[in-house]
Amino acid sequence: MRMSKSLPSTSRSLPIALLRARERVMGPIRTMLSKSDITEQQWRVLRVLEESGPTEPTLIADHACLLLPSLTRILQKLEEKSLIHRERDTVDRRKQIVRIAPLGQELIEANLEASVALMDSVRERMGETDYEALLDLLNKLDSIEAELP
Amino acid sequence: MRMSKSLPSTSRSLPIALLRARERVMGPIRTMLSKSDITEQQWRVLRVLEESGPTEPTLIADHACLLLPSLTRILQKLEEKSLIHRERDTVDRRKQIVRIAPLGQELIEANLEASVALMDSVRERMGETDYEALLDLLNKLDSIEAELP
DNA sequence: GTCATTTAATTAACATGTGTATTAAATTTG
DNA sequence: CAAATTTAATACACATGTTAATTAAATGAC
Repeated sequence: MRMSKSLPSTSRSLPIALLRARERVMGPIRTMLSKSDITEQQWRVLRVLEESGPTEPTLIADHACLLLPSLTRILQKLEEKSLIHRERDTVDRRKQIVRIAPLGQELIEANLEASVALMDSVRERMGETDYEALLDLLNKLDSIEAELP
Repeated sequence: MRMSKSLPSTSRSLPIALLRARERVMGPIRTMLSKSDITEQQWRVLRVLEESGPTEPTLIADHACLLLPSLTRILQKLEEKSLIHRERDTVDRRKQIVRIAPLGQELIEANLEASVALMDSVRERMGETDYEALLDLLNKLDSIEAELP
């Protein structure tokens, strides 16, 4: 007897559940950042630079979970806005060294507290235990091997 | 004494963890779908229509987790490709009725088995228990109240 | 050292994400 | 019923996602 392959209910579809969760978390943060005329992705790049110091684009892309073509455009925007500086790496001239600029630093300082508060509120509403469990499970999911040839 | 607000390690950042998880799950499915010359989002729309039958755009957007402006363009593409049909609702003429077309049906049948297999493989590698726990936590996260004014 | 290969970054092309404005049709108010 | 409001869908503008192609510089294999 052949089981019918029915579509799982939306709440049981992992891709959809991931999308909804992401929107729930990032929606309020996006709203806050838009008042500083900056996008969620630009914010992620600035925060990576703030934490890691001068960094090459490939590593930024890795930490901020962005593809290089997207990052290229984002760095151009951030440079136009004077939120970052860039120079060529003198050792390997294919690479760059990206640094956060004073304006970028200010922008982070202006938004960090509220951004942390928003994330804390998510953690509180979910409960510390569930929040940590969710992070563990997401990391476990990320660590499974790929399959396709 | 003031605690310094350090950036959580990437694996402990919920937004980044959600992005990585999504890519892990959808990457292989995107690769598979690209052979049928269809995107992940177009696939989601077709699957909603396949399951729910003729549906109005607002409901499709809700089920497929898409914003209406995106859905508008996606429906235009799908109609160009003859994967769906559209007509106006005769009762409420603001609405439409979207139906899956024979070509769309074929496309789903050609990809459903492999798509389900990919999701099953994720479930297997994570373990049934963790997989279900993850879905529960994502749904719990989605159900917390919004906060901003 | 020269040539093929690899790597870092960019460009290009097309699709989607996202906020705002617009249009047409339905609903509500007074 | 006429005006104001709400709703469904689209249009618009700009930013990012995604894949493939390109360019310049570094590495590797002879």
